Amino acid sequence: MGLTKTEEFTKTQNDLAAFAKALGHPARIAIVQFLIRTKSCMCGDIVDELPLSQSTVSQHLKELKKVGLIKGDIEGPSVCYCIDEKVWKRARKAIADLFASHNEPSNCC
Amino acid sequence: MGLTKTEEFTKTQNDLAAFAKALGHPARIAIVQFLIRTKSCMCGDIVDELPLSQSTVSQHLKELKKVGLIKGDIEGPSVCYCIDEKVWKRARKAIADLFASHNEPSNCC
DNA sequence: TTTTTTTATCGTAAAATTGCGATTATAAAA
DNA sequence: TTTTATAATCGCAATTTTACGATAAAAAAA
Repeated sequence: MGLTKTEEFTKTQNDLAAFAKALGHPARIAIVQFLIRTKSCMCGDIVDELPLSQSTVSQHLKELKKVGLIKGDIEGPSVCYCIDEKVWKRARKAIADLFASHNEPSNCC
Repeated sequence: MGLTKTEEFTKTQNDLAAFAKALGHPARIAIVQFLIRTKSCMCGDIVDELPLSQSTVSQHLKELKKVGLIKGDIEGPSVCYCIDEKVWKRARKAIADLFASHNEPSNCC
């Protein structure tokens, strides 16, 4: 199949999974780290930073944009990418909540 | 290709991505939530809880086990699954650190 | 010992992911 | 207007993921 049964799960579960999936590739982690680290965030700078071709980087950017973690503003011929504060915070809380919900140590295993 | 260029990224980036990837599917989020919520954690209970076949659930469990987020103890004919405290905390910190590293709001876009 | 219960693995199919080069689109610059 | 620079998209190939039924494996129960 290769098709996730999205409709069988809750919105929370799907949202959480979508954020996690978007961060589930080293290149996308690297992109996000770079965007956090640098002031400028031109697409070209990201391409230079990563050991991947321009088209591949563009695809990774597209996936991060899809879940909203980053956004891109067109500036002349180039594009300025950066973290989307609002979504970033939402993702942060969603993931933090998941991890926080496990307080007490397991009573088995 | 379909092959991630793992060797081109840092261990931190690969580890983070591996944790995120493991949580990047609603079924695996549901599994983890179930393990947190319940006292018992028999594999069969998880299969009953999820809208997926036994073999598919087994595969998802395998992927969570692969990154260490959960572990399974054989108990007679069945298996008791639970969160692996140590790895869970490592993952929690790694992901929290990433999100925390973005303090100041972006100065562009 | 044979049966039953439980879980993992195998085989298969469809779809998604990863990656790249080539092309296209857009806007600034000449 | 033509050229240049930047980034997105297309087309392609290899691999991985998702999912399932069927089969194996392992241990308890009969």
